[in-house]
Amino acid sequence: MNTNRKKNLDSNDAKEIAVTAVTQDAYSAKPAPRVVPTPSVRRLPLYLRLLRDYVAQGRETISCTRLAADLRFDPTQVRKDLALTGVVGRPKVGYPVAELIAAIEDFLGWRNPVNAVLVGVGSLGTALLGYNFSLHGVNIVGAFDAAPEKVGQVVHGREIMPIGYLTHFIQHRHIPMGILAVPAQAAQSVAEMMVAGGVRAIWNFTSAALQLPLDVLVERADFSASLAVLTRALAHGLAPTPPKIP
Amino acid sequence: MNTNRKKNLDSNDAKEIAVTAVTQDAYSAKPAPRVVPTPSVRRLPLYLRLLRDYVAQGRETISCTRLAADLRFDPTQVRKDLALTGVVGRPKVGYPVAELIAAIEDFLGWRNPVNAVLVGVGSLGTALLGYNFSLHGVNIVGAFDAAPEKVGQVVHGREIMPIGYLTHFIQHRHIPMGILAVPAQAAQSVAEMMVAGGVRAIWNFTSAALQLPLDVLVERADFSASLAVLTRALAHGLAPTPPKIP
DNA sequence: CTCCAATGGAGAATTTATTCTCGATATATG
DNA sequence: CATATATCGAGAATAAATTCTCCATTGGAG
Ligand SMILES: NC(=O)c1ccc[n+]([C@@H]2O[C@H](COP(=O)([O-])OP(=O)(O)OC[C@H]3O[C@@H](n4cnc5c(N)ncnc54)[C@H](O)[C@@H]3O)[C@@H](O)[C@H]2O)c1
Ligand SMILES: NC(=O)c1ccc[n+]([C@@H]2O[C@H](COP(=O)([O-])OP(=O)(O)OC[C@H]3O[C@@H](n4cnc5c(N)ncnc54)[C@H](O)[C@@H]3O)[C@@H](O)[C@H]2O)c1
Repeated sequence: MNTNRKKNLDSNDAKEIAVTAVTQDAYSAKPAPRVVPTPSVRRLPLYLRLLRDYVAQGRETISCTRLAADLRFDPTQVRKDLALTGVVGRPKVGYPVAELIAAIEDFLGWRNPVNAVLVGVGSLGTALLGYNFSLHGVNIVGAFDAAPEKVGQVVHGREIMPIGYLTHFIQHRHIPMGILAVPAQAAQSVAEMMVAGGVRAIWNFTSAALQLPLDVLVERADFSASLAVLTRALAHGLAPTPPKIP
Repeated sequence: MNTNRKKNLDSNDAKEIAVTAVTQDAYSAKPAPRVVPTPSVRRLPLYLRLLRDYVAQGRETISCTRLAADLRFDPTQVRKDLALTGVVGRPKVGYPVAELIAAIEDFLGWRNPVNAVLVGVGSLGTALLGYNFSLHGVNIVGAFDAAPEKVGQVVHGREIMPIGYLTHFIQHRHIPMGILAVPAQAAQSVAEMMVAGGVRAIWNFTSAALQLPLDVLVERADFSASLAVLTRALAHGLAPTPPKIP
């Protein structure tokens, strides 16, 4: 399909027009890039976090030099990442903080949180239910569990529903995201129920390797990956490398 | 300090000896590579998880083709990753499962769990305390909180200690790892206490960008990075790409 | 025993991500 | 007003990670 990747030298004239028609408002003077590096996407929330601090401190502009120093990143990398959002900075001044925040939130889709269901209200599920992800683009609108004694309980303001309702609930309310916090053995079958209901994306906190249709996006929120990095370094006495996102 | 990163061409003769002296047993016929790709390290727990399933199913060998299919990875990538552990596979047969498990655990340092302290016994901290990470190379041996009403409580078998004891506890017991589960505003100061006590690595569940000495390894267990990937895809209707670890 | 198909290993090629270099620009300062 | 400097932006260069290609080895089928 999309094979315009070699170089960006395919500059036909119609491009500009088509693109400006798509891009929304102010901060975007140039075409949003078609394909964006995933590591950059993963870094954007970090910038957002800092930018909100800066606003709280009354700053109106911020240089990528400063952002980079705070995150121990390379300044060029920060500039490249921020460029994804379409915001342009001013030499000697930096980027407008408020505009950047809006642009990143837009880019990530965090202005309009998507609805999600959570399945498995155990230790972890309870913590997730208690956390407000609406600043991070997600609203948990339903919680499910298989244990009869949990069904009907109200946890952090949400009544736990029986797992049997899951598929219908997702289908009926057009929920695009499922959050998996069940034991690993149950993960595959619950994931299939989510997919049957029509979920487009799954946030998987279990260690199970899910076998799902390829058009369902699965993100592992896997603790073991980061533990692997830490324990290996500790066990082998390795010198820490400057923090990367990858 | 350690600046041997350019290439692995610093081949003095002592290398071979030193290396074979370090590598322990059977499965390692060749020198363990000096520098390993971080993405590979992050993937190893996934293999480990599957391998344990295979053992439970009574399998004695496993091909990387099968592993790759189960994880939707490229078979070559699996081979490269497993090669890091030093285990050699046999054509037409695959890798010996038990040996692989041992080798990966060794490689990650998961045979002898490191001790860790957890600070912040709130929703998330409680969940973490309740989880047994000893199969993942970590033992939580102490929990701390600043809230007077929490101190003294016993959560999942551990008595919560006052934050004032933190540094001394780490120092006295030579704890190498700290787990941060406090509110973001408190993260920097708690991290500094951990470092003062002598922690070598921090597992950071907060969204704070920590400013610490470069020889302290910090791994973010950041939920927002994976959410960014999910919400952006959902908001912009992007086709899911085959799952990567990066 | 011979051949075949599945497999792992090694290294090359490719793709992706990061970092470097340089020129342009806006602000502050004298 | 002229100059110095911090900064951004774009593209080139480098580094890292992934994927491809080919070959050797093994166990099983005929
Ligand atoms: N707790 C942690 O800190 C932690 C850390 C890392 C990973 N995890 C992973 O998160 C997942 C949940 O962990 P947890 O500690 O919350 O476990 P838990 O046992 O406390 O909770 C699991 C919940 O899922 C429910 N459940 C079980 N089978 C179900 C099914 N088929 N359908 C619906 N609900 C079902 C149970 O009733 C229970 O409420 C596990 O896969 C675990 O490996 C948890
Ligand atoms: N709960 C979740 O699901 C979730 C999700 C994503 C991120 N997080 C992050 O994890 C961290 C903890 O979240 P939480 O939901 O458990 O919060 P929480 O408020 O439930 O718990 C925080 C705990 O830290 C303690 N604390 C506060 N200041 C302290 C200090 N200076 N020293 C020691 N202890 C202190 C509090 O007493 C409390 O027990 C936060 O940074 C949060 O952003 C949590």
